[in-house]
Amino acid sequence: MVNPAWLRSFCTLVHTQNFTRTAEQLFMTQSGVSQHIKKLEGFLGASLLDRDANGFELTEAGRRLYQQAQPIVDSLAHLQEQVMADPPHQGRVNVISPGSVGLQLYRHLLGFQQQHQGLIIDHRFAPNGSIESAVVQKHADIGLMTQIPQHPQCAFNDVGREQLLLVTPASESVPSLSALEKLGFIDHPDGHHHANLLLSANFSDFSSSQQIPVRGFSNQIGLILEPVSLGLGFTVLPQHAVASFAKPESIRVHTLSTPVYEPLYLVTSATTQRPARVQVLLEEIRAWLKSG
Amino acid sequence: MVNPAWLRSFCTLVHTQNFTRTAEQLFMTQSGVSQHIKKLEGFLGASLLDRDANGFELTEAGRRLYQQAQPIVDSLAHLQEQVMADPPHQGRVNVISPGSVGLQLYRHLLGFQQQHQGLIIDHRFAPNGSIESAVVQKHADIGLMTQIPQHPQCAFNDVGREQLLLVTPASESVPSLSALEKLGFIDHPDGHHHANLLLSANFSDFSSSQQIPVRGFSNQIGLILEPVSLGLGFTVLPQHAVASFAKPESIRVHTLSTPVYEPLYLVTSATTQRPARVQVLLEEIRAWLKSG
DNA sequence: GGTTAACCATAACGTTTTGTAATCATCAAG
DNA sequence: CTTGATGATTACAAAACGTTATGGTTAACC
Repeated sequence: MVNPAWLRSFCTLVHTQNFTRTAEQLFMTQSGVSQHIKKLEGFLGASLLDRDANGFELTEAGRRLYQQAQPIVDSLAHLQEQVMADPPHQGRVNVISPGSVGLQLYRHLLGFQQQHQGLIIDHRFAPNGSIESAVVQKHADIGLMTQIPQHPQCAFNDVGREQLLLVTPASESVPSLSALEKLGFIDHPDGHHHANLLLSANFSDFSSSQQIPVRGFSNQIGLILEPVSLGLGFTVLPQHAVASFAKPESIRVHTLSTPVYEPLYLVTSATTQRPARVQVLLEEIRAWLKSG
Repeated sequence: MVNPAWLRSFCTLVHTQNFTRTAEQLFMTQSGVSQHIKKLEGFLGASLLDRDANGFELTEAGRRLYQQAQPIVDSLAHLQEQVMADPPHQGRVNVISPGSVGLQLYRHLLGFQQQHQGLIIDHRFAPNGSIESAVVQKHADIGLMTQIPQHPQCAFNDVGREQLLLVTPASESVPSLSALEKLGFIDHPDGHHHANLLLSANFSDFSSSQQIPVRGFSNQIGLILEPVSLGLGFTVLPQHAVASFAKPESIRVHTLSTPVYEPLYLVTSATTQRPARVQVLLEEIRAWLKSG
């Protein structure tokens, strides 16, 4: 492999056009520079300089080398600081969250990214299980979950809760369990989990969401309420997913005797020391979720 | 400066996740790899690997280093071939020519560049003097001149000739010298030179273009004939500049008893060995000019 | 529980490479 | 003809390098 010190000498020489000055600039002797160039030429098997009466000029190979070498020398020179640097508002952060909080996060993340142009935020939606494994495998820097992560490598904080809402077509007034059974369930990735939580807390005769027929499924958070609005079934969703639905007049949200909440956990990998950009975003998210 | 061999070891290690296999791949011993990583960590003043029970994973610094180092290692590995490579249809070529041939060249150059996407052609117009010095100073790889270059570092070939034409407003029939004097001259960068050549060969009573009043000047080859078409004066131009004028009906080109031609020289720097891309383009241009 | 194999770290050491000091060669200016 | 500036060359001591040999840890297997 080429010795980059040779490249540096060569590049400096191209700048100064003078061996002696190059040596001074690099805190070495003229002899050293001379040898560096010679070694470079030997290594490449081509002469780099056309020596003539007063001074020299680059050969074609020299020009090409200069073009190639200069950026290499520069990156090598800045390597150390680049590796040590930990800019708080630059670089990539991967965030993964369930659909509902995701909708809330989305506008915050976009706004934050607008404030910090160097920042690249990769934001994806996924069900709890995928989120946990994404964090453990370090595909995601920050995860949001509605269950406590089980993996020992996960660190988590309780950062709030979100109410689960029973949503039916607008025509449905005060729903009974039998009415819901007749209506049918519009399922989504966390659908059965949510339905079990909400219905068991409010209907004594409810045993399991198994007893309710499924009439549809969508993993697009924005689309789950469409079939409900068309009268095709009911569903149970966190409030943010409901709040962002475009046609609120065609659905009905029901106030139940026992409100049910889903906890929210901010999950990160316990093992890694966090880069500043992740730490900063983590605290931003915490603040957003606290303030609503 | 960092030893790039250390970087290479590190990058390979990140790939293989295994010191021994890294060593094999790099034809060295496991001990060597281990020492390379240690030296890197020492140099950067940060640990790169989180050693744990079975194997290791990268620290944040390690990840950043990998990101920085991989391209450096790659460019260093390919440096030699890159410097030695001389692709005939890739890279930049600077061409400089007088306006008239330039117009002819332009479409050829564009067509050639379309055929070879990697090729970047910088084509500029300039008067003879500037062209010669651009070639000598190597700002241009290929120059076209209508005079023999004087500088000893210029190599040149006769590549054709171009007729000089007397152009007047359409209303002018058979021009006499006195009529031209009355009409006045529309000057351009080579205007006086062209006028002297053409008029002295065809009008025995012509002494010098000084005797003809100048009515205008443009260094935009496409605009010189505008004032002529408006009846503001006459000019003398090479044929290509005339042929590309948009309103031929409003000017008149006069057939003179003694046609005058301007030679065309392809000029390059004599000292440098030419890169393939320049040589190729040189021959293309030669062919274009020969065929018309 | 002991053996084995895989893996990485460390120490010692001969070899190679490096960069300096000293010197030489060339050239232009005074 | 001298002088000063420039680059090339040589010899040598110091530094860096990568190998061999060895030690420590862990996991798998009998």
